Amino acid sequence: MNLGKKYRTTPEAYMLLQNGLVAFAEIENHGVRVDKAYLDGAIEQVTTRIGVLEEKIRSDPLYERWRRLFGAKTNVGSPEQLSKLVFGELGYQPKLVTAKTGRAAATEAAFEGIDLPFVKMYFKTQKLRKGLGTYLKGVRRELVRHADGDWYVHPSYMLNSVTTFRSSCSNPNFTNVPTRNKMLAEMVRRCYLPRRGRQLVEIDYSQIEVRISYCYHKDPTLGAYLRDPNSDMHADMAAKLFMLPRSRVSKEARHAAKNKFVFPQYYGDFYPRCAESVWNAIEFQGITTTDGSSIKDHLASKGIKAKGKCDPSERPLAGTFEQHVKDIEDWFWNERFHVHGKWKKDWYASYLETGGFQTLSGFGFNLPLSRNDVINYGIQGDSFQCLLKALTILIPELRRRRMRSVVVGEIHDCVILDCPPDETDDVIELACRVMTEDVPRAFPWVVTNLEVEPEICPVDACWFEKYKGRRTDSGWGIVT
DNA sequence: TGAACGAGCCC
DNA sequence: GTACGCGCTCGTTCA
Repeated sequence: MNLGKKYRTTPEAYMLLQNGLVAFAEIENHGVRVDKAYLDGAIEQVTTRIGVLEEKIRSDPLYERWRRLFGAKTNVGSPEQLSKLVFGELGYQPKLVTAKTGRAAATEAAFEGIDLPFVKMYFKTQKLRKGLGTYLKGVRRELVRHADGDWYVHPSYMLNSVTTFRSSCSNPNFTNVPTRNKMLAEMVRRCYLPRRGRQLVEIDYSQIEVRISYCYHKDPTLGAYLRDPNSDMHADMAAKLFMLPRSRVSKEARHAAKNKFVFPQYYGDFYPRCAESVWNAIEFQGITTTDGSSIKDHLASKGIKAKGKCDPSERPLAGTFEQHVKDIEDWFWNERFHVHGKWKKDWYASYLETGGFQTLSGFGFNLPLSRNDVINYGIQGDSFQCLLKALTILIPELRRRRMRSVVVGEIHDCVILDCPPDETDDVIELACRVMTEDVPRAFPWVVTNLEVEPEICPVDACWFEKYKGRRTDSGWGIVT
């Protein structure tokens, strides 16, 4: 043990925070334009829809049992009451428990496979409540009117509240605007507009955390995936996980392998939980191969018929899916990506020895952390430092060129700009150059290629109408 | 009235 | 042996 060692933060790392704050001040000052007429209408409309759904819930036969349980305190928006009704009163088996109190959880995942119209209506309503409360009303509360007569919000960006030295954002939080659920995404993103006659442009780093993890461990197999645009790590993993030839891996199967095995494994999860969640996906979402046959049936034909107990405190039973996922996990870390696997062990061992570490971008950590934190902090923080560095180059450069385009937001690995159409091509070229060339030049520790994906909204269109950008002979166009 | 908790949205 | 990383905001519950 050598716990006397202190890992320092370099002057360069510190200066980037300071310059980053100056960039943030400018982003905050610009603000994002909001469609106030739409917002007011949406609040009214969604409020009505929630009322209608609540009325439907009250007319369901099961509502009477709910009311008998809670009497005057009955609240059709209470997760705890729903949980007590379904798992207590109706006797369904709870699948998940809450962290602190150990009660039956009331998350949507906890009700997966429970086929009651009542429950479906509840979660539909909750989704609308989320959109109304956190997002629509959250935006309206922050509205201010500019001299141009239009309405704006000015999200606050901070660099002092995240342990990994990522940024955070509040009032309103611009970094968690719905995107995955189409209904919510449209409801909320329609609020956000470019300035009149302009268009919103969003430029993302692709796979930045995977690329930055490579800068730490330099695993040659991962390096090959990153350099080869035709390779597809997640589809390859799906093939392995579902014992399929690569040609029979469907989009859904790839998605399940990526989000329920590869990413969780990257962040430090292990096989019992991965097996459970992958199995739930193939069972309840009915995931199929490219020819439409059930993956569950396919696994059965290969001799894997049962999920297994997936209890972390017990050894998996031979022949179960859990044992299969354990085998895949061993292969993943000890063969396929063995250099990355060894790095994780060595990096954590060094932390145990010295009590800290310094990230590639130069931040010193000297504090008690869990194994997963030790492995993840540097990768998460350094990925964001790439974006922050890009902002500190891009924003002064836009001003130096006397351009009217402005940066109006940032979301960990992407930048959002508000551009007059006659500047859009130049801004995209500039931002791409800064992000993929200037940043690696400024950060010698970035030892793999960085890539970006521009997305473009039509002129005067809201943030929901965002399309992949494509470089053509006449400049950047929209792929619809 | 405020804190704790659970839930749900993002990367 | 491992036990999913980092945030913000909201509504409910309860002291």
